Order: sequence, then C-alpha cells, then structure tokens
Amino acid sequence: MKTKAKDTKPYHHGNLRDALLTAARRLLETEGHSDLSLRKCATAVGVSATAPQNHFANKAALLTALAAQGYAELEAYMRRNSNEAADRNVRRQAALQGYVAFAQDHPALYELMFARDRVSSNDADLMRQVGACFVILADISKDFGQFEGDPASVDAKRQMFLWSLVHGYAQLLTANRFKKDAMLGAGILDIIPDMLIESGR
Amino acid sequence: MKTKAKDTKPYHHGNLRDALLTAARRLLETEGHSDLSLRKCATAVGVSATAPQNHFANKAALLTALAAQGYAELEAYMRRNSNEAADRNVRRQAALQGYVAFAQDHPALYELMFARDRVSSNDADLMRQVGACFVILADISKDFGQFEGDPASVDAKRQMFLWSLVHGYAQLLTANRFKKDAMLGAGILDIIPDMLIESGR
DNA sequence: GTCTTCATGTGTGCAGTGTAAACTTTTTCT
DNA sequence: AGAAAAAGTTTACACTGCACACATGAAGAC
Repeated sequence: MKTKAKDTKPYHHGNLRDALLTAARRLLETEGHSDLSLRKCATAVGVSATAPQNHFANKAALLTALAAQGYAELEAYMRRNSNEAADRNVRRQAALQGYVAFAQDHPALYELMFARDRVSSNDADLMRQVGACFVILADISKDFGQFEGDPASVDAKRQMFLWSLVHGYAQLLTANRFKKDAMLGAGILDIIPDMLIESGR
Repeated sequence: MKTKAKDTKPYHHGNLRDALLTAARRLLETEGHSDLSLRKCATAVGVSATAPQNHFANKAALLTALAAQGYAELEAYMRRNSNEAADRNVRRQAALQGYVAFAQDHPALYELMFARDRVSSNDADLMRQVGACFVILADISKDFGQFEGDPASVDAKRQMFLWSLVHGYAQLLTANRFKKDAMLGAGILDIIPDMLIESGR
C-alpha cells in the first residue's frame, strides 16, 4: 500500500452483507417496496452496483433475508413486556398487542413477510424464524378452548384460529380496510370474545 | 387503403382495456406478479408497447383495476351456493367456504388485493367492490355474539373479528404457513368454535 | 359531403433495473 | 513467498415504466 491518506475507503467493505440489509430495510420503510432496488442499496452503502451479487444470489435472496430479520423482530415485539410477566393473562395480552404493534410500526416489512413470490418460502433461515414466532403463538393458543376432535387436531385448530385472527387483524389494519370509527377504536384484544378464553391453567 | 386482405388487423383494437386486463390476469396467475409487465400484456394482446398508456395512467392503475375485478369475483364466490339457500347456517357456511376457495383458486390475485403499495387504495371503483364484499361478511357476522360495548361497537367488533379470521386463514393457507398435517385437514369452518355462533335469529 | 376533432393507436428515446461475465484487489491459507 | 479464495470493479445486455411526438381512423359539425 502506497501510504496515501490513512483513512481512505478500504477496498473490501468488511461487513457489506449487513450493511446492505440495513440500507434495504431503510429504503423499504421510507420509499416503499416498489422503490427498493439492489442498485440503490449498493450506492447507499457506497459500493459498486453489482457488489451485492457477492452476498445475495439475487434480489429475492435479499428480500428473504429481510423477511427473516422481520420475523426475528416480530418475535422480540411479542416477547417484550411478556417474558417477565408471571401472570399468563398478562403475557398473552402483551404478546398479541406486540404482534399488532410490530405490523403497525413496520407495515411494508410485515407485508413482505407474507408475500408469496418475493421471498423464497423454502429458505431454511426464514423458516426457522417463522417457527420461533409460531412457538409463542402456539403456546398462547392453549388458552383458547372449545374445539372438537382428537387432542392433536384440537391443538392445530387452536393455533390456526389464533394466528389467523391476529394476522388477519394486523394486515387489515395496516391495509386500511377498517374504516368505520367504531372499528378504529377496537384493538386486537377487543375483538377476541372473552368466552373463548380459558383464563386459568 | 389499398384494399389488401380484407381481414387485416384494424388500427383500433376496439376493446383494448378489457383485453389488457384479461392478459394481465392470465400473466399474473401463470407467471406470477414479478413477471407481470405492461409490455408483456401489450404484446400478448398484439398491440404496441405503449398502447396501454391510453387506458391506464400507469402500472398501478392497471393493478388496481385487476384488484377491483378480484373483489368482484370474490363476491361471486361468496354468493355462489349461498343466495338460494334459505337456511341461514347454510348461507353462512357457503359464503365463508367460498371466500377461502377464491383465495386458493387465485392466490396471486388475492395477494394483490391486499398489497399496500401496488394498488392505489383510494380508487373509487376498487373501494366500491371492497364494500360489496364487506356487506356479505358484515351480514354473516351478525351470527357471532358475545362482544361487549354499545350496539355500534359490538357490530364493528363482530365484523372485524370475522373478516380478520377468514382473511388471516385464507392468506396463511395460500402462503403455506400452515404446515402440520393436522392443520392441512382443517377448513375455515373447523377453526370457528361452535360456541361462538348464535345459530338462531 | 367535407372538415375538424379527438380518442386511440405507433415509434422513439431515456433513465433505471437485475443479472451475467471478465477482470482486479485484498485476505487467507499452506 | 506464493497460491487460492473472497470480495470488490467495470462492462454489457435484455428488459422495464414512462414521456413525448406523431399517425390513424371514427364521429360529429357545418
């Protein structure tokens, strides 16, 4: 090295993959999905237009990594205010409200997390993060009784019921499909009938 | 005109807007959303690349029209096997199953119908079709009791509950988020607790 | 009947995109 | 030290949405 300025930009970035993800995340949340391009991420990080190819096989791979990161964050939202609570009711409410809060705070990312043909749904890392979120919901779902069938299918129905309800609520909320005043005042806990909850346990 | 072949393609298409929508619909369902381009629609119809601009201000306008068409079709799915039934229980079940069947038959279109930044959510025609679907669900939702509050907010909660549940179920199903065997066997009616339904009325 | 108007086509051009390929610069491994 | 690999660069190409100028033909005005 010809000992030019000591702080010249190094040829290798050092942590380009993470930097690209961070830039992509910011672009997604500020400009929206349709304005997110690999080239914009690259120039935002200060690197050539094709450098991302060394870290992501294609654009779908980057979006998949972004979605996986989203699920990890969703899990954190659900666990926040939830883990330290001893009361099962409090933990359940905190997790459900955390789920919806995440979707409201990051609507574009949340939509990406369920987009069928933008993320590659067979990615191992993605599915691991999905599973981590599902574990929390599956645990909570045990509070909801009154389904028929053998124990295994009852568990499955509880889980499907709860996830469908909270995901549907979150997406309809962020997609502005709830418009009436009476709707905007109702949170996720308000639309779960009390009679459905087996409070004890 | 030099009286060439009598059946040459006329300069004006005659019904280009509908033809473009049909082509776009086919492209969406066969190639997927990411491979849908205005140019491909144009060439599929046999028209120049920029002809669509005369009928759609931009790509979002075409996608919005496609989504509106999707809501109209969703309504038809819900009304099929539903309108002629006198029994309220039968009509409710037919409508819910029709909703899910539509999402399964047209997953790419269904996803588009809730995509925040691909369709312009302030389109009047789109919102009219959304409203038509919502009316059906709102009617059905009257069967679900046990919410608290004044009558208006109880109605709102019923509607939000039902739409969230069925939309969440439909999307999680088409996005392959239900993976366990016990889940794949459960339909939308199976995950609605019987105790929630006020059968009479 | 001609003329004018205008909706609806076509062609060209441009900035921007994802991705492939060949090359260059570092780091790392032996 | 030298080879190999990792991680950058430049160049190239097909494709996209869209703006703009122009061509065509149908429909109403006179």
